[in-house]
This record gives sequence, structure tokens and C-alpha cells, in this order.
Amino acid sequence: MRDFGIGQLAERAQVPIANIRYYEEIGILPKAARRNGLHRTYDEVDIKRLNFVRTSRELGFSLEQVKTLMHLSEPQNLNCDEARALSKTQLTAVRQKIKELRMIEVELSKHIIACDELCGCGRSAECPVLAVTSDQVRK
Amino acid sequence: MRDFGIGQLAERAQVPIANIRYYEEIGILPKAARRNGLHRTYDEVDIKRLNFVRTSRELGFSLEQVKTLMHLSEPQNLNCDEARALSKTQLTAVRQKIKELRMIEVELSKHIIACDELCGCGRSAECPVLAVTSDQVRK
DNA sequence: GATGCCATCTCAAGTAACTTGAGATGCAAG
DNA sequence: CTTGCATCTCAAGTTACTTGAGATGGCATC
Repeated sequence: MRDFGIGQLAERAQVPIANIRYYEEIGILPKAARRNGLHRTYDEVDIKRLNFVRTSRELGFSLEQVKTLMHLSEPQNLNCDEARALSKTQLTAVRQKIKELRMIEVELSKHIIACDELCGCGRSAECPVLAVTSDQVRK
Repeated sequence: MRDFGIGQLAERAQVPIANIRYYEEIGILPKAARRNGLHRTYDEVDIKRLNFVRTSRELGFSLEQVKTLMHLSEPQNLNCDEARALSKTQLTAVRQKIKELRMIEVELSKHIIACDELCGCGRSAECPVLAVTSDQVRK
């Protein structure tokens, strides 16, 4: 298990280099050790940690929430209940967002279909896409 | 049809005052006339315009897209085809986002259910919520 | 030894779309 | 005259990056 540089870590955890430095800066990741006091070095554990961050982000958690989750996953703070609660909150938020997007989807579809039927010419003053508020915006 | 202040406009179009000033600043809304060279004044047309902005934003268009849409809705530039194309692009993006969120929903649900079954104690080292990557993050 | 070149470094600024706050001012009511 | 409200401007904060400039270290090459 040799140490490696930030490029390797980025590659292996599928996270851009700039993000890694950013995560370190805001305390999501611990300060990395330096080789020659200059280049950051990492090991296998860092890959797991960073994978955890990436996966959590992909699940929609904010960086603040990720920070909390990482804290809760440390052996001395191990706490599933809180983590599960956080996940449930997140799940609720995701479902809410889906509902909103579905409504948006319906609205957009309606506008587009109406436009297809009404404005063959391409220049109808009653175009339902451009007249979202049922009234043209004119000065 | 009397003129009114920014507070009235905000109220009637359901858009925060700060946003109205921001929209003006970035050119989404025209520079408002001033009473006494100080307070912005608006009329009914401004309400329609701002409603158009708000509705477009609610449909998920970016401010840049809103700017384009407003341009396309001006009588001299009236162009449904472009507007419709923009809407279709937006619809595609919305559907994509819904797909992603549904996958996230499934993942989160799985984790939560697994956690419910596995970690009754609240402190399982194998908690599926905390071990998103199937491995704990430890140092 | 000089010269590239690559990976890395730091620091600063840019992005979207607001949001918040400080401190000043006009105007009307009491 | 003071109080309060609506408004004003300007600056900075928010989230999570992303981009860019300019410096440096180490290694291979000529």
C-alpha cells in the first residue's frame, strides 16, 4: 500500500482535483500529509473517504450534511439513528422535488403542444409559450 | 391606472423586492422610472412583465433563457419557433432531472429500509446508511 | 548543465441566482 | 419634531464548485 498523489486519488475516486483541495479547505477532508512539505500524499483510506463523499453528494446530500454523516460514521460517534433521520429528510426533499418537476413537465408539455397546434407560422401573437401569463409582455 | 412603488409590484407579482432590483440590474427588467429621481415607479405592464419572469423561472428556465424568451416575445422579434425549441430543450432537461431524482429516491429508500432492519440498536458498524461505499471510513 | 514537460502548488476571481445587512434618505402622521 | 415606514445604494455572503494565472519540483532529454 504505497502512498500516491492527488492525481491518483482524483482518478481512483472519480473526483476532480480541484474539488479534493476544496473539500480539504472547508474541512470535509482532513489536511493531507505532504511529501517534501509540498505535494499532498494519500493512501487507500483516503480513497474510501472520498468515495463516501462522492456517493453522498450523488445521493443529493449537501456538503454540510456530508460533514455530519462523516462525523456520525466515526467509530467513537457511531450513530445510525441520526444518519437515518438525515436520510429520511433527504428522501422527503427528493420526493418533493420530483413532484415539483413533474408539475413543471406537465406545464411545459402543454405549452409546447398548444404552440405546435397554434403557431405553425412561427409568429403568432398568441403563442402559448411566449404568453405564459396569458398576456403578452408589451411596452 | 396609477403608478405605484416597488413594494406594490413585489406584492402583486409575488416576487421579492430584492429580486426586482436584481433583475433590473442584470437587464432582465428595463430600468424603472423614478419618482423624484429616487423611488422606482411601475405600472400594470410591469406587473405582466414580472409575472412572465416569475412564471418562466417556475418552469425552470434560467435567467439567461428568460432574457431570450422576453426578447422573442417582443412584437418586432416575435418568434415562436425559437421559443418552442427552448421549451423543448428545457422539457428534456426536466425529464432527465426527474430520472436522476428517481434513481436517487430508490437508492435512499434502500439504504433506509436496510438500516431499519439492521441497526435497531442505533450503533451498528455495518449501518448501510453510514457505509454508503460498503466500507466504513476509518483512519 | 540547460531545457522541456508534467504534476502539483497557491491564491484569486468567476459562476447562478439570489439573500442579507449596513447605513442613508424621503415623506407622512402624531 | 420625532417616529416610523418604504425606499435607496452598495457590499458581502451563500453553495459547490470551476477556471485561470503564475510559481515550483522533479525527471527525462539533449
